Amino acid sequence: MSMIATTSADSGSADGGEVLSLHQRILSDISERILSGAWAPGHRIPFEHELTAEYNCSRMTVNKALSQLAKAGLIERRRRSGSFVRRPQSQAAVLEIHDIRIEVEALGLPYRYERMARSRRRSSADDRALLELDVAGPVLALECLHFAGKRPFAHEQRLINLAAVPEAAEEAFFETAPGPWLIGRVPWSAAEHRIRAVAAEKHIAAALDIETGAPCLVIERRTWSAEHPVTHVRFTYAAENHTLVARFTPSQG
Amino acid sequence: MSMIATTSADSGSADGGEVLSLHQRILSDISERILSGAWAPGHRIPFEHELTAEYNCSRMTVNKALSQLAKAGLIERRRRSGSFVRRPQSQAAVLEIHDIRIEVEALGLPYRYERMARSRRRSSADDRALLELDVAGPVLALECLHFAGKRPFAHEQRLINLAAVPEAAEEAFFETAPGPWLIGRVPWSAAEHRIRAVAAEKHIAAALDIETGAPCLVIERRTWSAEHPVTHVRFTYAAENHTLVARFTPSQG
DNA sequence: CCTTTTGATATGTATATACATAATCGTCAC
DNA sequence: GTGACGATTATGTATATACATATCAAAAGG
Repeated sequence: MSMIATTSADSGSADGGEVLSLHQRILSDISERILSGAWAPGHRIPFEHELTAEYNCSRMTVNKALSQLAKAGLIERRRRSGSFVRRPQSQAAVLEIHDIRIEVEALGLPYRYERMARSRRRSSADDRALLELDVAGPVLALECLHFAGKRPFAHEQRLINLAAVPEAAEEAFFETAPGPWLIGRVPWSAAEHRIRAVAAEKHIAAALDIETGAPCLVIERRTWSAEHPVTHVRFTYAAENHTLVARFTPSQG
Repeated sequence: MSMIATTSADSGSADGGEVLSLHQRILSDISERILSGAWAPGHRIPFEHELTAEYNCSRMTVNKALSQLAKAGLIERRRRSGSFVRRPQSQAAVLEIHDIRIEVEALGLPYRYERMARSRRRSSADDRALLELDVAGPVLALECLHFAGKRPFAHEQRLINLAAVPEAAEEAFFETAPGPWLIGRVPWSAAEHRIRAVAAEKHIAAALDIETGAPCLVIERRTWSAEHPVTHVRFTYAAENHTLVARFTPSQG
């Protein structure tokens, strides 16, 4: 039990570049092996005391990592027997990134787009929160309406990170909606959707021609390109207009 | 010091019935206060050393609870400043929406299930439309509530096609929610989700303890097994409780 | 007045230790 | 054989302690 401490001489440097704490490193080492299939479902992963020896750390540290893996559902822990890789029982859910024009036309209605407001500004704290941007920089804020026939169909509030897409500063977005414009220019590597129900606030209710407080479906999307935040957009649909449909088939694992 | 008593008098007995460890209890106490609105977004929750005193335990125990709350996204921790309530955004990845228990427990709250109504009947035209069933036959209709802590979290209305799952007729569904029960019995080959916003109708608003007309997120799912309709379920979530999150990134630990 | 330094503070991580609890194994008596 | 029972084992939870680190505020210096 010399203990020297540190142990951590290097902490997973070469790989991700991130600085990981020890229990995080143990956690990611193990989940890597599980997700890669090296440790198949049913496989017994090393006991806590074995990992303690392997990483030269205390059992508490190993325990923290394994507890989190168990909570995440990757492993199952059984007293006296050990910890076992669980069969992944999640279905891959794929929600398509949708273009509103296509949605509207699928309904058989004529599509029309209208740009309401556009402003270029230095990012506020709110802007940075929405974009998950950590440094200040210029952004482009847009507000648009999408029509199905004569009726407003969706309201769009968008932020574009001009550091990532400088060309956007030259574009008025009178003719082309920002969504299709961006798709044609910026390859996105990751996106996150948030879907929720809200009561329409006054400004948006007026734009959508519905009553203030009426239920609306809000879809927010954040898009990244190679680790850089590109855009954040919030679509608000009047409730009666919109249903998201997603079809899943089980993939099992 | 001393302090015993207060909060700790009962350990969540009457409520969830579960026996909670101390850090779980701290965690659920706090998240309850956040979700109930007692501690609004931005509010600074007590420092670790204050909670240490309140619960008469070590800082590690408090730290474990707060770390989990931070990971679940309910609070934000800032060194030197303290821990602050974040805007509630309970996240359920789309891949997990089928099991409400897991969602609730991910928030650190005790889960409870309650069956409200159950009736067996010959399928009405409405029933057949919901199930996409073309011939008449017996169905089981269920109405249930799912609780997170003491508050209702989701309302469930379900139809089960008894022609596809005859064993369901024997089950009271007092203990087991129909979702988990079906998953264990019927292999499903396809599912379709519909997600939309609605205004809460009187009956459901009363069950969820919200105001009639308040915006709610509704998720409907239809499930097939080998071409046969199995079940249709409609979950209604109070808006402030629920955000669906779908993320597309290379998965990591 | 503005910048820099210093100190206080709250969280972040890790250790060694202790005891509790659940499950399994081996032994011994019947 | 087999049933009872204690020993063993791995995990579950909690404690006291230690040091690292980020950050803010006040003191010190130009």
